[in-house]
Amino acid sequence: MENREISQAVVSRLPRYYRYLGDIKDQGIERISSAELSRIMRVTASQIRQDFNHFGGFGQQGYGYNVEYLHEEIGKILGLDRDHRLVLVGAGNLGSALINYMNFKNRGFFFQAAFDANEELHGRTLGGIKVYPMDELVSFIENNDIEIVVLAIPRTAAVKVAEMVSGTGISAIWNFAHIDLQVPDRIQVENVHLSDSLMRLTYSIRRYEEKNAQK
Amino acid sequence: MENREISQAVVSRLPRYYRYLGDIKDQGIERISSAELSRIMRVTASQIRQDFNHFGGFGQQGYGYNVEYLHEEIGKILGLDRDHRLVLVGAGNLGSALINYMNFKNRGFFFQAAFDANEELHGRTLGGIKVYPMDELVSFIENNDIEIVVLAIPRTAAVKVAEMVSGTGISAIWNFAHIDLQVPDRIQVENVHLSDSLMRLTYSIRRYEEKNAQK
DNA sequence: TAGATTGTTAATCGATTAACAATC
DNA sequence: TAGATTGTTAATCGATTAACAATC
Repeated sequence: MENREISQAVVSRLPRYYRYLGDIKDQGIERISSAELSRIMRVTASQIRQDFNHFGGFGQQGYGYNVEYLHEEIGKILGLDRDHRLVLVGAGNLGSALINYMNFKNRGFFFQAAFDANEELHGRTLGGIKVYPMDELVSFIENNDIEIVVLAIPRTAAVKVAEMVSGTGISAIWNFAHIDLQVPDRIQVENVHLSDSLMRLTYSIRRYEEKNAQK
Repeated sequence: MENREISQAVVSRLPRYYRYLGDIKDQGIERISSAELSRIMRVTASQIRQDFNHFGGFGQQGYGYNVEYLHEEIGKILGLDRDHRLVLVGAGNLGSALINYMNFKNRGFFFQAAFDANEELHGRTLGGIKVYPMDELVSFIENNDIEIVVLAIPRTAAVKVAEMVSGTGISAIWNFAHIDLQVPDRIQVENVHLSDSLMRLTYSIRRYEEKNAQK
C-alpha cells in the first residue's frame, strides 16, 4: 500500500495540511470532517479524502478525522517524527535567518555547524552555532553524522560545494542558490529559488493588470 | 491569443526557462532548438514548444529559437521589463538577506523603505534602506507609489499587516510568513513557505530510505 | 531545393472531482 | 437503528507527450 510512488502534487499539499491541522489542534478541536476542513482550506473535500487515502485511511465513517491523530500521522509521513542534523554553508544574512528561524521553530532540526569562505567569520557564532572554514566541511559531515546540507551561498560556490559533499553520506541538500544542482540519486534536493518566486509574483501582477485593461 | 488564462503549471516553469536562457545567452550562444534545450533542462521538447506557444510563437521552423529574443520575451511576460517599487516589513535577518540579495541582483526591484516594530532599529539603515516605525507604513505606501509589500515577519504580525495594507493601492504581497493571507482579489500573493519546503525535503529522505529498505 | 525544426493537432496519461456503497 | 461521513470507484477535466503537416 505504501509501495506505489505518491505523486508530487499530493506530497506538495501535505505540509499545508500539517500546518492547518496543527492550528486546528491548537484551537482545541478534536475531530473534523473532510467537508469542514474543505471549507477552511478552500480545497475540495474529495481531494482531501483522496490525498489522505494515499497513505491508508486515517478517518472513520460517520465520524470524520481525529485532528491530533491525523496531524501526527502526517507529521510521520513528512519525517517530522525524527531528529535531523544539519550544517549550514554560507553564514550571511540568509544563513543567519535560517539558523535563527529553525532553532526557535524547534521541530527536530538541529544545526551542528556553519561554514563560510570568509575568514573573518571563522570562530564566531551564529545563533549559537560556530562558524568553520570551508575546508573542514567534508570531514565535519563525516564525523558528525550530518543528514542535510543547507546551501545559502551564490550559485558558482553552490555547484562546487554540491560536488564536494556528493561523496559523503548526507541524505539531502536544501538549496537556496539559483541553480539546479547535479548530485547522485541518493541525495535528495529541494530548491528554494527566491527569484523564481518573485518572478511568479510579477507575472501575476502583469497578468491581472492586462486582464483589467481589456474590459 | 493572450486572452486565455495560462495554467499555473506553465507559469511556474517560466522563471526556470528564463534562468537557463540567461545562462545560455551569457555563453554566447545565439540560437537553440527545443531539442537541445530539452537536453539541457531535462524536460521534453514537446513541453517546451507547447509552453512557448501559449504566448505566441517565438521560434522559426527549421531554425529554432533566437536565444536573446526568447530570453527577453519571457522576461517581458514575467514583468521584468519594468521597475518594481517594494517595501520590506520586518528588518530581521531574513529581511536583510532579501534587501541585500535583491539589490545586487538588480533586476528592476527597488526597495524604498523598511519597517519594523522594534524601536531600536528605527532610523538605522539596512543595505542602504532606512528603517521606519510600523505606523508609518500605510502612509509611506500611499505617498511613494509602492507596488509590492514584502512580509518577513511572524504569522500573527503578517495577518495584521496584510489587513493594514489591503486598503492601499499595492498590487502584491510577497509573503514569507507561514500562513495563508486573506486579501482582496486585486492584490496578488506569492508565498514562500520555507518550512513547507523543508518538510518536502524530509519527506523525500524518508521515502527514499523506505524504498531502499524494501529491497 | 532538401533538411531541419517549429507550431499545432491528436493521443495519452494523470490528477481532480463527483458519486455512492460501505460502515461507523 | 438512522444519520453522517468516510473510502473508493467512476467520470471528468486538464496537462503532457507524440506525431506530423507547415514552413523557414
